[in-house]
Amino acid sequence: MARPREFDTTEALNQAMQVFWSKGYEATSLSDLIGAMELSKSSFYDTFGSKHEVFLATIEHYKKTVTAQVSAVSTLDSPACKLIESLFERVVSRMTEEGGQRGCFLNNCAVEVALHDPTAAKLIGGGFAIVEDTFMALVERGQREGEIGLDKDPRALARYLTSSLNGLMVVGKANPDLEALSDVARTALTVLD
Amino acid sequence: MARPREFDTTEALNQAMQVFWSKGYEATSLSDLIGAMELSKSSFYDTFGSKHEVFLATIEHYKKTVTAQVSAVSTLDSPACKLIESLFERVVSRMTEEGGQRGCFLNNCAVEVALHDPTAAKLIGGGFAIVEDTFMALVERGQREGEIGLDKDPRALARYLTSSLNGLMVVGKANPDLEALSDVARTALTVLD
DNA sequence: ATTATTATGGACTAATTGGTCCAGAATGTG
DNA sequence: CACATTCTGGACCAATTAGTCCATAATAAT
Repeated sequence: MARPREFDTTEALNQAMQVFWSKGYEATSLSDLIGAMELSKSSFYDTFGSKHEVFLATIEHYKKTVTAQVSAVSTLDSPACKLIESLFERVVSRMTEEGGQRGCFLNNCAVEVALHDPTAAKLIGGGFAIVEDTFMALVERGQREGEIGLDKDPRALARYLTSSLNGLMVVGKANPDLEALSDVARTALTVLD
Repeated sequence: MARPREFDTTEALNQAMQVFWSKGYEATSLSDLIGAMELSKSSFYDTFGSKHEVFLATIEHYKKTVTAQVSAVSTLDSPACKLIESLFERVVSRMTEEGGQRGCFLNNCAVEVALHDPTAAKLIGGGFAIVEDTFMALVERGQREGEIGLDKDPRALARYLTSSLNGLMVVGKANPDLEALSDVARTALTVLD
């Protein structure tokens, strides 16, 4: 079995994700995709089936890469509260730095396609769940560390933090203002006190 | 000057808004629009110029109608805190009721087009500002009524509440679960105490 | 009834859409 | 070299895209 220049499927998927992430699903054309993925139309269809299938695959890819990084934060050994803060800070600075306004891919997808694409909606929901679980783990650790009151419901807090992070990105898109976003993040985190 | 069956421009705009709201900008075709607006292609271009111009007009239309209703809440004479709560409750029930998942038009637009359409981005930002100002007025009233601590910064709180409302809608799209969204809303509002 | 105005249907573009197909080039294995 | 496998460029497709144009129909004021 001869295998000519086997291209890197993961890397191709990554490139596809970048395009979907920047332009959105509908606004991304096949030419955009094969251009970014650096493969021919034929190979594209042979390997990935269709635009929609690649799209779903990129959502999974995002979860395995970007979302996984968020998840990894919970294993660091700083105080849990600091870690939660750092996640918010990171989003604020991303949204306000030049070229950072594309926000979170899951967020974008949720808004653009979730309503009409149940399959994608499930994958996206799964992604949010990873973030939520990460926050929950951090909150529980914060409680063990004595920095978060035991009266608080970790699940509710985690849901809240996930939602807050997403809100931050939406308003940041229309108005990527450091002061405004910092206000939001700071206020959001007072819930932990 | 003879004026044959003058059609209702505002109503046409309203119909166009419904389509953009449900399908998003890119996924909406000209046929979709003229179908919903009940006018001919020729009249469409004569009256509105282009798809993009109608789009911008629908954003303004949304602000004048839907967002204006939010704004109007601040003039009701219930306690300010109750009014803020009711705004959150309304969003939660909208997102969880059948067919309510299309969320907020401004939110959708911010996520889909803000990055590549500066003109739209400005209009959207203006819409968020209306919501923010409404929240600020309510917070200040809440402070006068003694229900919100005077140590809190009304602008920051208003920014936060606006962002929270948007977060609620994003996560609601992927997972319109009443319990989860209630957790978020309830937790978000604890900031006011 | 004449006239000025406004709306309409439908023909028409030129470009692009996602997708199929295949002959041939490239590549590695024996 | 010969063979099997894999990839590719480009032709092709039908449908759709946003947008233009015009002759005609509808309307209302004079």
